[in-house]
Amino acid sequence: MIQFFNTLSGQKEPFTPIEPGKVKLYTCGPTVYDHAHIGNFRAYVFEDVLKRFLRFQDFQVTHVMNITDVDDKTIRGAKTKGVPLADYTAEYIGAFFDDLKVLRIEPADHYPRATEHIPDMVRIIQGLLDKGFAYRKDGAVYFSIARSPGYGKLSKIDLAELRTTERVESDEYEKESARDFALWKAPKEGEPFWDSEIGPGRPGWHIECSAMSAKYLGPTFDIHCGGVDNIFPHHENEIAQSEAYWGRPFVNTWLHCHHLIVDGEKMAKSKGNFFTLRDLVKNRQVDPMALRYLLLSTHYRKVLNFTFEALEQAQAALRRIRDFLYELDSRPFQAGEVPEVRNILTEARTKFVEGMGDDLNISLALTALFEMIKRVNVLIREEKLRADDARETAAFVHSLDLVLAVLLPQRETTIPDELMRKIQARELARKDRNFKLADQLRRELDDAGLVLEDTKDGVRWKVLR
RNA sequence: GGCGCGGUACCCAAGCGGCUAAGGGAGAGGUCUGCAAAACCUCGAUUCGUCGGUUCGAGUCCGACCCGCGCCUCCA
Repeated sequence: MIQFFNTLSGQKEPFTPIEPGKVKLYTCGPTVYDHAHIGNFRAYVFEDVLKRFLRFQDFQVTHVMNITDVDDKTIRGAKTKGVPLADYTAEYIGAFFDDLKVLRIEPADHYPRATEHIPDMVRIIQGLLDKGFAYRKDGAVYFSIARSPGYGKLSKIDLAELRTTERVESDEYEKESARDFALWKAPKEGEPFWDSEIGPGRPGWHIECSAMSAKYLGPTFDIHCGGVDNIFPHHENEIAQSEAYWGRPFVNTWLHCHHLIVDGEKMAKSKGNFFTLRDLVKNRQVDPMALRYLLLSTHYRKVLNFTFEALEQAQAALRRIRDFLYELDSRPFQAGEVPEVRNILTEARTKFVEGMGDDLNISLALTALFEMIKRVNVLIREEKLRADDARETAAFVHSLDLVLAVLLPQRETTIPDELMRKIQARELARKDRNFKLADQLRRELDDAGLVLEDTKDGVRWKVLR
């Protein structure tokens, strides 16, 4: 059984997709005005693990992630740079896809862009006007919260209790109610706009997701993800619009990922603790897989405190898994198998699936993996593990990696002749008990990224980079 | 002010009424080794923010309090 904590109900509930065996998933994507930061990627990695786990459980997942390529920030950015909006956003869209690959985040099935779905949004806005859920004001169209009885059900916000900020108050004169939000914004001088039957202008942010999710997933779908900060107002507004327009439930399960903070503080450019993936990988030589491990190793509903110490610990945990695979791969095991291994793997798999199935309890899932590693390592130590066991165990680890995606793809094992000769030279030196030369050669190989290990079955090596 | 999250060993982090409080990292000692690496073994919280309460029994439920953080405005 799989259960998720549904923000809408405020509790864990068994997950049952609308259509058996199929999951329709929508996740809020980037606004492409800048490079995505590690906080963004925390959410995307969480969503990736969710998707991979659903697939692991044999669900067929249709995943849609929107790309917001028109909003205040992208418009401002393009203007500042003096380039057309599309040129400006193209750079960041490209960077975004590059980053996804670096973190081994599987591509969505659809990446609809706001600018390419204006007619879909206009249709809904027109419908909301027709049905009386929206009204026009000074060339813009607003959604009337007063006519949406369920408003607040996701965020548990009581509108009467809301603190009115200066910004909201200042807008009040042009709306019927301070909390009404724009579906369609009137054109402004020097800003891009689209002509449509509801007049010239550009879409509000919220309508984008309502229109594009419905287009690719239908008016009601299974799971909608995003960061906690999106609960209000973004997702609340999506629900209001979509349910008003379609007259049926919008989303069954809402999953929200908590924030990432850095050294105990909110990440902010002004604090100097703001990191993009590119910073870390290029300027700090961070292993993207260690970052991915760190991002996924804290439960998605808990605040993740990013520190470089935590990153090192993630790297160490990862090294333990990789070293284990290396052991399985590089030892000369006797042919055959022992029955014990099959049990160990079955137990680990069960525990892994149970953990992940319980609202993605990643800690339990990782424990299952590490306990298995420990038990098999003992068998190796006792020289009980056989060749078939080793093969099966390695295959098992790789199967879990279908969900975790933290192991490198199979690495090139051939090494340059020059290094090969050094390894042999060192072996000769060791035979002659010339340890000084042997250690010197080891250091040289280490500098070249090769770690040598002397075993009773001879020398072996790991490629570190 | 409203809504919400969290405080478990040096660090990260499970456990949410009952076996000796998972797992990872770091640390100490040991086995193996020319040395090292990896692996293995041993050690490490009488204790789960504080104070009360419920219970035969509580990190685990209830109440109060203290501390940290997030959202309420574009934001993953």
